[in-house]
Amino acid sequence: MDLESRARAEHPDELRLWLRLMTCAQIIEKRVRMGLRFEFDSTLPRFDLMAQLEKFPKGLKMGELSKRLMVSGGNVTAITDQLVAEGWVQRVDVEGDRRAWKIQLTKAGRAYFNDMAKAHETWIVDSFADLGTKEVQSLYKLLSHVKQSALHSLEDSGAVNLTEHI
Amino acid sequence: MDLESRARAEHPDELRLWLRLMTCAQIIEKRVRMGLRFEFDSTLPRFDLMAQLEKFPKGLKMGELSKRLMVSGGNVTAITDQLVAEGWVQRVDVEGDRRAWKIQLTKAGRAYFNDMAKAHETWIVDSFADLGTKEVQSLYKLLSHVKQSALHSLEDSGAVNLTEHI
DNA sequence: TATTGTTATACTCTATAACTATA
DNA sequence: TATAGTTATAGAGTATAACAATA
Repeated sequence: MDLESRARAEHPDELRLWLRLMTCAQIIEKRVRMGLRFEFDSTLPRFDLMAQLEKFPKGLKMGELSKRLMVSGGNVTAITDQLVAEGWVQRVDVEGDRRAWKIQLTKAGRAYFNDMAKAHETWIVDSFADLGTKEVQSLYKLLSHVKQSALHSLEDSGAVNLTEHI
Repeated sequence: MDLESRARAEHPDELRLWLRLMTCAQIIEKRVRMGLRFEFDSTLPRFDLMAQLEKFPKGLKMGELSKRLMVSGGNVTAITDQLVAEGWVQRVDVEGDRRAWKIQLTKAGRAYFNDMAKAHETWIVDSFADLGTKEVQSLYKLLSHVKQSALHSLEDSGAVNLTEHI
């Protein structure tokens, strides 16, 4: 067995872990997408954008949204346009920089998001229903470690601009 | 505080856990998608389909692929068509049922997939580089529990057909 | 010149429904 | 009639590159 093959054989655990992590994420995401679609006529990217705005009542600039959501600027424009057209978010002038603006939830948008967030929480709690409190806490800690590790790796690979604000 | 609000307040841990889990999955997925795209001119759904075929050298039927990948039949047809056109997989007659066929990796497809899988493993190992062996193993066990729990929840919500073979 | 955001474009993935061929 | 798979269609999300306006 050459060096490379040996190096591979030494690391099957991480691969199994990744497949399991991804499967878990996919299953729960499937549940969330279904719920958003059929109960709220919405989608996950739209929910994620509104969730960011809910965390920042003063609003976020397009560029900030782009970094937080890890997607391109053109993409943020497209999703924001939809949400503006439906009355859930609004563009507000930024004092001192006429190129930019803040995106905020409207009053209706806050109410709409709160309804979704409540349902969303139910789906999530259901998804983890078989786990005990300690398991949930252990997982959270371990995944915090994973997040740091994975972010370093992603930055090293050249995706610097997407990771500044996570 | 009413009952509903109290019920929500009692379950913030699962929500935090889900957000962290999803973020980890997204970060690593970002890394993998970048690699597949720039180093192999491919995509994650294509990789996933080929990974299934690699696990079953005798081949899988379209319907089996659909269930395993948790996507629609039309979708599997589209991706399979691409991979057939590029010579990585082939459709083989199924004895005794002229409606169906098995999808298999071609010889070239196996070689191509092995190259991708090797690189893929490197990206994954890098993503988990900061974790110790015990952390990796603990995570794997905990996520196995999550998988079962989330699958039950997804089935209860009415997505039965997608979960038979996972 | 650099930055913020939009527009135009194209591509991938995805689901649904109607359809063909076979069981 | 039911099943396996395809086709046609539509729509969401995504990135890139060119662009306008402003800093």
